[in-house]
Amino acid sequence: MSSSRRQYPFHLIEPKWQQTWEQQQAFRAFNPGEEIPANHPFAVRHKLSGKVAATQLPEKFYILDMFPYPSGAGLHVGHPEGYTATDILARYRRACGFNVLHPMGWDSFGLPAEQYAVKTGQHPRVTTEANIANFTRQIKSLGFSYDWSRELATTDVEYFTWTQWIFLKLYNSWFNPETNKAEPIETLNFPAALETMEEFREIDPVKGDEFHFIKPQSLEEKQRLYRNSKRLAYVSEAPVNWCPELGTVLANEEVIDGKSEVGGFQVVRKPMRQWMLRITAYSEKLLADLDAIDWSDSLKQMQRNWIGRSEGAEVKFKVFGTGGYDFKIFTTRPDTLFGATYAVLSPEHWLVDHIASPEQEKAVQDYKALAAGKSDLERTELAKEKSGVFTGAYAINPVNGEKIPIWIADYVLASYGTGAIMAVPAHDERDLEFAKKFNLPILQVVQPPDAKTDWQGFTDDGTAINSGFLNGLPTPEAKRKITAWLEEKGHGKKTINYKLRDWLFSRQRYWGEPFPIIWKKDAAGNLYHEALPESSLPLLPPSLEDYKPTADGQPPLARAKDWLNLPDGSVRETNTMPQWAGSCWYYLRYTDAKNAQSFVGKDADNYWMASNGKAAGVDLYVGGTEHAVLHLLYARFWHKVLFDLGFVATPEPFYKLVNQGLILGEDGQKMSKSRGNVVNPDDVLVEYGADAFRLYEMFMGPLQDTKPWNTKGVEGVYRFLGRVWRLFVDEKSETAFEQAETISTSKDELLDLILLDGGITDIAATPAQLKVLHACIKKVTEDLDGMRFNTAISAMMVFINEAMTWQTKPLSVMKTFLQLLAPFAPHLAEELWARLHATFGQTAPSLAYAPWPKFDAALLVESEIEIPVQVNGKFRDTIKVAVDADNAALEAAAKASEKVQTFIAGKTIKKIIVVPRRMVNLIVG
RNA sequence: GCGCGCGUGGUGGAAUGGCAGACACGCCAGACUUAGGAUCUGGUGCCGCAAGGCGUGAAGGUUCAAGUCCUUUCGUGCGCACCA
Repeated sequence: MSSSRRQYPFHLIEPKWQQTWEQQQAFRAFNPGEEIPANHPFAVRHKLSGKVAATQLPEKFYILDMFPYPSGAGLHVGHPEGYTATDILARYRRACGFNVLHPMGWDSFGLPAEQYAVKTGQHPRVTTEANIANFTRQIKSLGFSYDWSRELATTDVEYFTWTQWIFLKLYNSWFNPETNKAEPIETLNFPAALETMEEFREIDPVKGDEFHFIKPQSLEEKQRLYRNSKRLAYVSEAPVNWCPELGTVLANEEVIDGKSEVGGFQVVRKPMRQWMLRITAYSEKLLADLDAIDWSDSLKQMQRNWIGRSEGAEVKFKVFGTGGYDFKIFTTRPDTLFGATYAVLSPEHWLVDHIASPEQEKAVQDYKALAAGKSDLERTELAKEKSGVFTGAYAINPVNGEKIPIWIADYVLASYGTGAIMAVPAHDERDLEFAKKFNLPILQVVQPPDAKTDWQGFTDDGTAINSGFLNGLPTPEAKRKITAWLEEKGHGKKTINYKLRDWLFSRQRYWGEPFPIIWKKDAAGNLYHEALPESSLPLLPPSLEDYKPTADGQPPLARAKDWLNLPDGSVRETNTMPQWAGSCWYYLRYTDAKNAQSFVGKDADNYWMASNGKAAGVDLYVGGTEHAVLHLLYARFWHKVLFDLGFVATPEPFYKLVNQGLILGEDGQKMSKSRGNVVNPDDVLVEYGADAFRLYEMFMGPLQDTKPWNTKGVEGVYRFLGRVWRLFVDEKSETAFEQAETISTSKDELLDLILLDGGITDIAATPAQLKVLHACIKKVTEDLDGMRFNTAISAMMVFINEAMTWQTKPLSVMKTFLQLLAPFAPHLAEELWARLHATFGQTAPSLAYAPWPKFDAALLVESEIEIPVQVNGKFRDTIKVAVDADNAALEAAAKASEKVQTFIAGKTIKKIIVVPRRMVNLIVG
């Protein structure tokens, strides 16, 4: 390293304190009932020791980072941004007297380690452990106050045992619409009709259509099928997003513009047997409970959009002619039913094959084939032009008995609503475009409020016309009336639809949690699934030589024949769970990380998640926006199931959530290897130290904003820390220290050469000094509460700039300042704190647990203040007045100002606005 | 297209409706120095010698007073995107 002279010996200070904290287990959080050593700083601060009940513990504060995937590339500067923010707040809350839970762990299942295994044959666990070791080293070098005793990795057997256990809970539960919550599957009553039912119709959870017609042989089989159709974890054979390149299926959320989110590979639709989780049962709760939590509006909006609730009606249309078929459509505009001039089924709709007329049969089949061959991308992005074909069949509009043609078109999605629509071209843009292209009739049924507005393509609310008994009604009323009419006549009903679809939960991978599921054959030879008992957990993955999928496309687990085939002839499930599984509940495990009896103990959950009266557990959760709809929705879903089943105490997992912004490269571009603008924290640490790094990450700008990295900026805060150092230490001793450093190697003794600045004395502070200090306490405290780290740091800079001019530095003031600095630059603060106490023969209490200073408002009161004077609203001068000057005095002082005089001379004062303590404005004319 | 956010010096960014630009970077000048990529001091929105004028993407509006509130508009970022 050929760098400039160090501002201060952070290279000695930082390892020293990191070691001290580790030895003391300084940041270990204690659970209710846990033995607290009497000499632990937490015990000392709160005068506790031994086993302490929840009620005797201080109020909890649970502050959580989104745990990282330990990639081979190591930490980049984006990771520590959120971690620094949470660490500052954790330290602040600890000082404020809270019992702070601040854990860290690893989201360690995942594709890269597996891909590496496919290439090299090295077990993913080996790669994963090496990466975790590197991440741990990097994170620890930043001096974060994590409770490492609670560290976990989703790949730990002790952890994924319970991930599998939760899966069993999902599998063995159903959502009871009566009680509006998840319940054990045993509470599901079999309908009486089941016994006599000859044909079992399985409901496609995605399309809402019946797609499986099974003729069960026995009542037992009927009951099994019935239960399986209700479980929260179930098997579906719906089309899935298959990514050949990755050799696995992906959830809808993991597919972006027809490409995989990871790697950007082509994704195709393919029907496969898959495990699904019934997240749609929770659509309403997931939506409604957003109101109870403190997340940013934009994030809530993203989740709302994703859930996509829309109110409308389902209307049953009979197919004209033979067969007695009917189909349901969903519409949000039932009031326009009179304007429906045709109907459209999605090409995949089950009815299509049954109703196509002989003349149209070929065209229909060709179109279906065409649509099936298109990727999602082609169906949407390239759909500038609508396409479709007439089926040759007609439907009867229930409202007026009109015969309308039934078309199929891929602008109608199979996966939304009922996969079928009524087309009202007059008042729907898509229908209009389609109708124009295929010359279908367009009938106005809504009159726009403004007569000048063209009714064609008018989609807003208006007044119903050409609509029989609805005529003259405003849209909302027309909706109500037609819905009531439909219900009365049995033609339809009010319906709420959600865009949210069930969660595709299986992956064809090796490096994930195996499903605790086996497949059996019944007497008739039908394959059925069965859960393993809880007592058999954990189910470990087999060891493999080769991690590729099998030649016939089976997941890698199918290679392990010994593992796969059980003595009784049953076969194990070969899919594994997606990476999201582990991250769905890790925040719960942190509260009771070592519990071998349960995924989390009741006492621990009650204390850490529910004891401060808030509706939801984690007090602050910080992470990137990339998880806005994936992890955060899935975790909320699991949490709600666990809540319904009585395993956790709160309905929501994360009370307050903040997204940190992206850190861009110095060139203002997103950091990436290919651009060569990646900043490695290790390099920054060598040059400037952890404290400067932490400080800079926070000083760059508001946490939530996207902002570019700037090495010069690091130097700025580094210089600030240097000034703090020089404010405290004696310059001569530092010179001696530097000379000694060139010849000596013993680090601790070296630091002892540093002496305090002679100006620091144990004397009373002057009022001016107190004012500077307390202004700083106030600003830093308020900014920490508001998570405005950048302005808090600037307040400390102001303090230092001021204090640099002091001849004498009162000990008390200097100590208090160090307390303010401690959350931001803990190593430097601890070192100076210790030195300060030692020099004055005092024992230093742990800075991490020293009570946070309170500012005294009385000290900030000025006797005289400067206030601005305006003439005609323009600033002209400031006047110095007594703080309690009344309006008359302010007015007089304002008029007396020389500068003001020049602007009012020869003019009449028409009006004077005086805001006491704020300003004076003279209106002249 | 729809929804949300953001537009302030050369740069990152500050500003309960009340002195725009805190703090920092950069730059300029000076001091101390053999030296400075250390440190310290001063300066630094723009125009102007100055007095003063002009300034928060643009245009209107509300107000004694607007970066801040309202309307329109442009730009930009993010999310969603044939969701009936």
